[in-house]
Amino acid sequence: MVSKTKEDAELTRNRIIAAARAVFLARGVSKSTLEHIAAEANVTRGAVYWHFENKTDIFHAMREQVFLPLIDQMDDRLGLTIDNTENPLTQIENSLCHTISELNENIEMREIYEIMMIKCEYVGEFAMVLDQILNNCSSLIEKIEIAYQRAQTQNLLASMLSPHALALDTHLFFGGLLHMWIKDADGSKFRHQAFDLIKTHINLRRK
Amino acid sequence: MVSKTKEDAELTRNRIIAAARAVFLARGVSKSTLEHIAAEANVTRGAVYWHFENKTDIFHAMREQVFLPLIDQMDDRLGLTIDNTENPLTQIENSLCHTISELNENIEMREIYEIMMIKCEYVGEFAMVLDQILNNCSSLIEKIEIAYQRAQTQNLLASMLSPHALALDTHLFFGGLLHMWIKDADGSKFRHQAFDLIKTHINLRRK
DNA sequence: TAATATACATACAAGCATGTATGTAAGCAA
DNA sequence: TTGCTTACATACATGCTTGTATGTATATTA
Repeated sequence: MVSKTKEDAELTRNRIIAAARAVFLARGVSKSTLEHIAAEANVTRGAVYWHFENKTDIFHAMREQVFLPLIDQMDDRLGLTIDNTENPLTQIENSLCHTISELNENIEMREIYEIMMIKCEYVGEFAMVLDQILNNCSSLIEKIEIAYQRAQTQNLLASMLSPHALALDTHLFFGGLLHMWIKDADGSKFRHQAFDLIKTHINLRRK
Repeated sequence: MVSKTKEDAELTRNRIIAAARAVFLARGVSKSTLEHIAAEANVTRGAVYWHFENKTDIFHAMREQVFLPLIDQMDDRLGLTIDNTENPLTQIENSLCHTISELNENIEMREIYEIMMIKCEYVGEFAMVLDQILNNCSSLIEKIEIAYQRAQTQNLLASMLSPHALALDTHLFFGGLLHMWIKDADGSKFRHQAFDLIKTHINLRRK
């Protein structure tokens, strides 16, 4: 049965990534074995080693599947790509809410977030992932700041605080929310009111 | 040289915990071996197994050393224990700032935070630690809420938002800040301005 | 259609990590 | 001082994991 065309191989590769996601989620990245992943994908370690160098390689592939598209989406929702007339504060609010919606609906994305937040040890090779995350944060903060800048220009802000300070506060709030959202697995503490929390956060800024 | 009195044994136990902290930090909890820990503590695995059941047991012991005292401190700083006349918003601000100071000065606490945030996979036996963390969050939110309640009573708040909503927002902000503080190892992005971020966050609430 | 590359499966060797079992010297209580 | 317990060290058996080497059937290309 070892007869695979290129498309079949691509499918196998994706199956391995999906399997890795399930295994990482269940056992944590460190305690996940290539044998576990192979079994979950109904292949042998031979197939895994054909497509990937090692576990780290699979991890990065899994991560890129979701995080690369995510960056661009954020631009659009913050109204940075097209001229727009909408309330910038509402745009920030919608952007944050949309990300939460994504987590609700996109199982793949939710699981990868969970893996990266509480099923992964950022040590050795994985340490550089933290740097990437920090960089993504910086660019996200800048984007939020631009939106707050527009809000300030339109005289929509309740306080005298700088757009930069507001953007940092919003970013930290949202980072905290994401962490709690993930950790609150049964949804009783944070998930059920995530949208309200975001609204409150933004309302605090509205004039 | 195997002659240890009870006090010596207690010292050995603490040395093992301290060694575990160093090893966890360097290699991550999962990839840390009892042999690594024993070597770091200048004992053998025999000593480790005498004092602890397994790695998980060491982890919990390490965690309790820092987190149990932490809870009580928070009460005091939020002014919940004694009658006081100070501005509640300032008390919240000071409480958060004090925690950051602790992270700056208390290496042990900082390292344990780092281990728990980015060097540990919350899976299997460790999953229940997440529940404990969530519970600690709930009680912390309640304490902050009481402080905001006092602020509202004293007509110090800039917005009409409920003390509960404000407390949640503050809690999420601070959770995000702690995460970023830890991840920002070189301090260039968040650590250097942590106090300012807290001040900004509270100023947003001051009338 | 012959040669080569692809896409795996299987087999093997080596190193760890764990838990436990056993050894042992010193402390401690009667 | 005798006997038991403490506080470890040492040794052993077992079970993973990993990486690589090898086998093999099919696809692809010249």
